[in-house]
Amino acid sequence: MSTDRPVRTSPQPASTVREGEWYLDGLNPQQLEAVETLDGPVLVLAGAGVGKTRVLTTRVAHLLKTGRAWANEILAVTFTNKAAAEMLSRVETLTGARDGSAWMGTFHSIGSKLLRRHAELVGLKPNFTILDTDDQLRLLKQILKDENIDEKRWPARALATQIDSWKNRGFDPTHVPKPESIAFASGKGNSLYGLYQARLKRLNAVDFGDLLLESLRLLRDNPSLLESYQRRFRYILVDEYQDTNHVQYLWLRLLASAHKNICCVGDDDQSIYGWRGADVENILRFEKDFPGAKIIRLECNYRSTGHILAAASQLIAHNRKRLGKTLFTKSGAGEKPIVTGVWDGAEEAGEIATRIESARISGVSLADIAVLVRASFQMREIEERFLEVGLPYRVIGGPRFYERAEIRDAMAYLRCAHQPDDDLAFERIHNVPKRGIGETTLAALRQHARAHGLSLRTASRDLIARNGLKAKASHALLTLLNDLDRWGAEIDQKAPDQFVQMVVDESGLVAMWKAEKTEEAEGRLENLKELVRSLGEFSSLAEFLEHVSLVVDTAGADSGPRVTIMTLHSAKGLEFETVFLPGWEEGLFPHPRSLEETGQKGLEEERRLAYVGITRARRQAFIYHAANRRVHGQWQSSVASRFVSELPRDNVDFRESETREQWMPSAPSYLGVRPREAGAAGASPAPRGANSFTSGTARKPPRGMATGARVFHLKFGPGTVFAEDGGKLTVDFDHAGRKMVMDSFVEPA
DNA sequence: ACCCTCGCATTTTTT
DNA sequence: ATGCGAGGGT
Repeated sequence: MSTDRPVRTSPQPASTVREGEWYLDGLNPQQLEAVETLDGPVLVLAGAGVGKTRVLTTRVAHLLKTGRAWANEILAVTFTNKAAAEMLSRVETLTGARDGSAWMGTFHSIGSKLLRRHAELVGLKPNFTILDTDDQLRLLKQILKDENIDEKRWPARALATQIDSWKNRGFDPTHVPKPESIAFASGKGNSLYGLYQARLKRLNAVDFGDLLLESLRLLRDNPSLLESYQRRFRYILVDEYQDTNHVQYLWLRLLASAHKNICCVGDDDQSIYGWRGADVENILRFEKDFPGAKIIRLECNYRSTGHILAAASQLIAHNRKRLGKTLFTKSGAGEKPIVTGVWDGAEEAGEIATRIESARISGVSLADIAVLVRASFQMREIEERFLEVGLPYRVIGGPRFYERAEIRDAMAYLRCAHQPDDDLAFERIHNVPKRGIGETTLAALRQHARAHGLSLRTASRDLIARNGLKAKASHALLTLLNDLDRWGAEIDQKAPDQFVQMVVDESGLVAMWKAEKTEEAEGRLENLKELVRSLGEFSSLAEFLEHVSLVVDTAGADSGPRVTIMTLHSAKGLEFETVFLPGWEEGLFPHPRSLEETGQKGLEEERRLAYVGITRARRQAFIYHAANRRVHGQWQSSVASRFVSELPRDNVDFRESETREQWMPSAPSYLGVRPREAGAAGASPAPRGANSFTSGTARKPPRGMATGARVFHLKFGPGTVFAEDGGKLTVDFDHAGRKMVMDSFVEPA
């Protein structure tokens, strides 16, 4: 357990306090107010790009430097590990001190810390396992099977979502509201939730939701404990308050209720996680929840130029439910965002690639450029084009390191070695690599374990001793058990990295992937090596396992500047010189699912997503909408998103690609969809001036670039088509010579 | 026990 | 179009 003794960071004699406050230099008046208003509830409404993190970290530094609080009297919570790490390092820079005694971390890590300290009070052992989504699902599947529930009709995934949503809102199995308790499997939802919780307890495990809900319960049910933490955390800071769910809100309110020194920083306009339990109402309600709260608006934007900011502000002004801010910038008007209507997804990708090329030529680093999409399927087309033209890019948000199968397998071995009763880990590895222990054997083990209240490991030994298994299975199982036991005994004998190296070798995992001899397997082996390497940074396996349960980041090696491709969601908090926003079409953005599920509320969240997208740009934003797009293998025609028509005409430049004008000459697309006529959720009206190519045909129109045609390429200039092969053209350029290019890269000249 | 084929869904993602 | 999961065949 970490030391929590008070450590005075830098006591300041009264006379030098002013001089000691150099770290306040350069803050604007609102930022300064947000830093210096230390007592009582404060809500800092921090719009995009207003220096939010600076305020947060300076506030912590101020508390410490003025001697208002000891480090261990401060509780600072964030949502992501990245944000927590950033806060920690910036506070360290400001205070010049490294002091681990402040509780700075994610809601989940702080929940975990509390639970481990007082595990026995909630019926856990301090070494409980934190299940991830995968384990959770496996457990739920077992329960559904046991209860004879048809998994086709009632998928485990749906139950997981339901349970999550209950946990997010603070309901334990005894408090699920009646109407909802019948929500799943003809009324079994609530009891399945109960069974699941009981299983978790028996496994000495919690899921992510429990880290919050159980730590709330811990505090609620133990008044003296609560009181001690209330007394201890004299100053509470919360980042991204608009993303909190109900349990997090209750938890914060409970801890802050004694001294009320709670400072929440957030932006209602950037609340985009409603679908995973975040409740915008928390931030909208702040003044009611914390009477006498001071609201401070940070409205001076240091990121974007004028037109970009104006476009974003006008767009978000269409939302009804907001606290309202007026962002302004002192930098110039800059470039207007450009909205371009294109013919189809391929042209869109082509336009983006071309624009990036010219931006690169004019000196913008690729690292300063991002393509932000609504849904990840949009990435493929863009990636394909980038590959074709040799544009370096990276995709953010693929499967993360610790979620890869090979890593999860290795991790499961480690968990088994560490905690012999980790049944879920045991289930994962029992037949990986294949060793002839199939479903039949496993079922027998489960049954035996259940009947005698044993873990699978113990049950296996027991059943083998009683000759309850076939000889072949018995033999294979025994080998595994002996391996696990042997490793278990060696955990603390070896350095963590050597230990892991041994386990991946001796378990046969490395051999398994070596045998595959595919490029993919190579990568997996590489990942295993990376795993071993990363173990070098930990002093014990236990420490590593806790880290992995809660931390996800693994920065890939950087090899030169690259364009970033990611979803709008993962772009929150980031900024780029130039931002591309493709796919602003009805039927894609706003996403019909969101509209179906939550109607107006969903629409407003989608609009906030659009707002987040535009405000990522420092100097240039390019928005695209395509008339035709292939979705799930089907061609769909669509009109510009209603968000396009909500952009201010004075601050945005609307254009049409030549191809688009050629094939759909009638209405200007920037009119988009009027909110009223778009009321029917999800329905994409046929394009204005629909032509024979737009209504459900699976074939793309010819683009008039047959052999001999004169064409123009943005980079290579004018040329003559020499040959054409399924969209790939061989062109003799007047100045650049013969090149292979994609047809969408050239315009008919 | 393992492999293969068919059917189905397919927004967003952190911890 | 495509990938993942379940169920049936070997």
